[in-house]
Amino acid sequence: MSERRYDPNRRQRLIEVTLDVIAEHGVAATTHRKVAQAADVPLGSLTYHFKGLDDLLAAAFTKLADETADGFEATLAGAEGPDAARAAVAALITGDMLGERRNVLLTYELYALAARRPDLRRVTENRMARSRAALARHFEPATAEMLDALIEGLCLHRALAVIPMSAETVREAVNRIVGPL
Amino acid sequence: MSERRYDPNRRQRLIEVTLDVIAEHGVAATTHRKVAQAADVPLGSLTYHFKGLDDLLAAAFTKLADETADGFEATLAGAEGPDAARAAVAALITGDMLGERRNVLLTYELYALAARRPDLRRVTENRMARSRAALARHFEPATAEMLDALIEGLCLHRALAVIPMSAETVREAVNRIVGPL
DNA sequence: AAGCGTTATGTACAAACGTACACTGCAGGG
DNA sequence: CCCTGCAGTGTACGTTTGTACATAACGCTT
Repeated sequence: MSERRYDPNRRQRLIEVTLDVIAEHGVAATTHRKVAQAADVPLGSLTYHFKGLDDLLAAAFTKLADETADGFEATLAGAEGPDAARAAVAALITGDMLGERRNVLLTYELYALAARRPDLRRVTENRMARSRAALARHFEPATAEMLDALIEGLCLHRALAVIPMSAETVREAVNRIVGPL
Repeated sequence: MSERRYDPNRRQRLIEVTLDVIAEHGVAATTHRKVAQAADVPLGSLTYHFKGLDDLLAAAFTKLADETADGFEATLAGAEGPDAARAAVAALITGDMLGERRNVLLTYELYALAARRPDLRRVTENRMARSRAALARHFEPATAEMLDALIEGLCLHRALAVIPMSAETVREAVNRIVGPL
């Protein structure tokens, strides 16, 4: 046998690499072999660490959802007062967690897959509940609901548009939803 | 040979069936054979009418984008005056063209695919340009931009949320973006 | 009716896939 | 030092995939 790697928490690394592969090729073209090659591990390593391809995808998307929800909560938790809360929401959209093109694309892949898989459906529902709750600490329930949707729409448009919406317009949109100070 | 069908514009019907298959199984699991079975045509019929699977998907998503853009324009074109324009925007979101769960899911599949395919990228860009232009006939440019993103976000949330946002809240969100009458 | 180009079909094939499984190297206790 | 159990690997197999292609039926002109 060729060489044997000492590679603790390889499982965790495989999950991260899987997200990279999905971001580059899409769920449709994500295979055991592509992930194995990208992570530089033998093919058998994947079936050893994960029950199957579905299991691998579920682990990857769960990590994505958890991390983006963490970033969402952290940004909003750091804001004190209504003024800072508005700035935090705008920062979420233009920032490099939710707003990052890679993460936006991955999120669509997740939504598309979650539509047909109950386990992933729960992942998206949990993520939505967390973002909603984080917003509700600063805004009224109805406003939080609208903001949640606005954030999603703005992230999508900034990731897809040829000329992304300016940060200034993003701030203005948030202000209009939240209302006058 | 068994039986031969008289089936004019089969090509068109195949495109429609393809959208159904994508909606049910996702792009990742859409194959020549599934579409052929769903449309009740022989396998060879697909390679006859379309250059390949990519071509078929492109045709299907182009049809989706065109139809939703048509609906978008038609609804907004029928509105006269700012008041009607607001109602039209709300109707788009809660209506059965953009707002329909099936179409929302298909649109995510499209976005996910378009991220990696220039031809489909142009399809989404064209659709966005049309919706933006339709909004710009009733609202200021910056407001149209915000509304466009809001519509997208609200459609997504209504399709994915366990308890979809009420039509009342949708109207309120639109009003806040557009501003006081 | 006979020929002919277009439309349409069934089949065959190579490539790529997920996954099972026999196997190998390593660590730790006896 | 040997043995045993587990972590990790390579390969092989059956299935499904996209697509090419030889063939067949049809419509139309002659």
